Amino acid sequence: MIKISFPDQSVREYPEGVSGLDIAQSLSHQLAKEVLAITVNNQLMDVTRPITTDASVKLHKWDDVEGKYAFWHSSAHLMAEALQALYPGMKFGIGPAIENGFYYDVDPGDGVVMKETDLAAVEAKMLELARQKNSFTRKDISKADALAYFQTKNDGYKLELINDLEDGTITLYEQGSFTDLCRGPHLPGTEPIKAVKLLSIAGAYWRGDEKRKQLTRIYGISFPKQKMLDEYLVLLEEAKKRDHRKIGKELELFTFSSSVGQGLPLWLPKGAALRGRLEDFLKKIQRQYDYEQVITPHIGQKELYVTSGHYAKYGKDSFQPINTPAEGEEFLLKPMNCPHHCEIYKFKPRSYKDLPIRYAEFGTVYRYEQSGELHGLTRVRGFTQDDAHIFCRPDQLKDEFKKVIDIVLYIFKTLDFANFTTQVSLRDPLNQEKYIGSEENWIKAESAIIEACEEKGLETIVETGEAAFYGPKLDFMVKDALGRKWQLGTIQVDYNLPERFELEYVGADNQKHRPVMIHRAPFGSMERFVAVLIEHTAGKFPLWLTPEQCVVLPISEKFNDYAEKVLKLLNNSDIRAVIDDRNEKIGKKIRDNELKRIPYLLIVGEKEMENGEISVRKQGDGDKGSMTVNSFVELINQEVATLLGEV
RNA sequence: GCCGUUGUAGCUCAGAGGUAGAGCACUUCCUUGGUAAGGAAGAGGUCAUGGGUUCAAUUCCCAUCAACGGCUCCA
Repeated sequence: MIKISFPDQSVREYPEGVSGLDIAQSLSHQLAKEVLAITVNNQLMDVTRPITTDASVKLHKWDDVEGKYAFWHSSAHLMAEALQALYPGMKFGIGPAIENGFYYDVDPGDGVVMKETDLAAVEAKMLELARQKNSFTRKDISKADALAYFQTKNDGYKLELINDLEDGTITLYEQGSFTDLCRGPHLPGTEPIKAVKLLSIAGAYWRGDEKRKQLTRIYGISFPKQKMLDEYLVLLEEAKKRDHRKIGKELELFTFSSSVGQGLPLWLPKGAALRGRLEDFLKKIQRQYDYEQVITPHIGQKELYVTSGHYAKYGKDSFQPINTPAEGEEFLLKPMNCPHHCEIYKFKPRSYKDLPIRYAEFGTVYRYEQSGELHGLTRVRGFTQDDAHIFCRPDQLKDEFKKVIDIVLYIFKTLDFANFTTQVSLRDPLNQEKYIGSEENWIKAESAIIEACEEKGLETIVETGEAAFYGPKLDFMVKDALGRKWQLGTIQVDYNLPERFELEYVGADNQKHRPVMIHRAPFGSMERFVAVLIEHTAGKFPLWLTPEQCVVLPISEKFNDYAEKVLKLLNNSDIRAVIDDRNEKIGKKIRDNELKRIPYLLIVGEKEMENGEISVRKQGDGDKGSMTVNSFVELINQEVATLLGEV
């Protein structure tokens, strides 16, 4: 007998070789039907695998990510089986479970192109195969046997994967007529897969390498119940309604024009006003932290970027240099603000007493992003960074870094961004030629970031190979409505540019020293930040940011004059108010202005005019009763102060 | 940049080898109303652009441009 302990600390005895399924069965019949995977001593396994020693276990049902993972991973294999049946000769790359569903990268063979319209047939085949209730069978074989097997199938992709594995036992999983190289775990069988939706088809480079063949990636999702799939699809539709591109159009915040150019956003008046308010908000914080605003031009001599290293790294894939009538003169549309700020630093000799110097600028930069990368406001070719560069002494570095973390966290908190991750982006030690600067400087820079994060108690994810070419960074990542991850705030430590620009200060020892630079942008870019803000709020912006805080709605044309008077009073009190004096009934005006997401609707009719009041209706919250304009102004000011944490 | 999809009125979308339609928005008129859609009339489109096939193309084919879903990239 072996001892099996459970998450609730209870311990039970089972015969040696008992499986997760047996254990589930011993606990309850229902559990046995629902269990999808098992963790045995921290290792995720098939529920059918025998357990041979004392172990602590956790059984996973659909509610656990581990359960879903096994379910979707098995679904990927099921899809492969269906594809194999429908497309003889198809080769298979990799097919993992992902956060929402699964995919498989396949090679349908030369000249065979899979289209979106082919997916329905694959779905049908999957369900047909699932109903055969085949089991997933695990097989341990030697590497040589595995190679021999996939040799017979002539699947070069699997052969490559196996060749990269260490020598020893290799596991295959088989269900129905499909056998795959796989670590597992899988469901006991295909039967629980009751609902399948193949969502999209896309090209994906083999092993993520754009120099290698592009395979066909099919994304799908599956569920144990049709109803769950239906609900998921509704949820997807709902998420699409939050898309900033859609809301940006509806609320007249921004647009694009192919006449102006791809990826070059045009901010409409309301969007520009909202963005301006965000900028003012940050400027105010920066004043408190002793930043100084600077302004630099949109272009700079090419040499400036040769010096910084940007030209060597990005020059040939960028907007090309601007030539002038003068022979040999070349300017670059600036892709970065830092070189300009370095030149400001060099304007005069600096003393150690002057540091840190913090130069901030809402600097508009231009980068020729690949056309396929452009995406609404989140990835554009012309955008404004809420940039600043801190020039400090090495002994000030960590403190300065921590202060920037404070700024970013304050901004995220004020704007109610709760779901962000903090990522420490380090260089890839195996790929050193991507970076400039000395080993010593990189070690100093990376440890400064890691220590600052530790001292701030930030829970960070470390990603190697994600550093900028001149230094490591701390990135604040946020997801959009459809779960795509975007980098917003970023803080970077840089020993390299000060060297390249020969920045100096005179120390207490009367010797020349080199400052350290921190590059930082709490929003990242105004464009991307506003995009994510739109998706997070679904366009219902906080009162202090929203383009129009209230709208005055006269009940009929008889009250238009009074409404105008109210409007003037509000505007005089710095409340952003508009009037809707269209010849429409009040119900219509309420509906239209609710859809425009205006926070307060102010209804005025005979009653209000007599009492010198307004009836206040809060967006999404109905009638709040009537009050004087002065009390309403007070209410708004109070609410804004609360949102900004000023009370 | 690569793979796939899409492109019809300001917006959301129908449609078909014989040169266009709806709803909303817009304009005018009627209505003057009390908390999420009052009524009527009108105006609005080289059917993304350029070629080709055809008696005839917005519809079929090719190319280009742009948008969308991914991959790669992201200073």
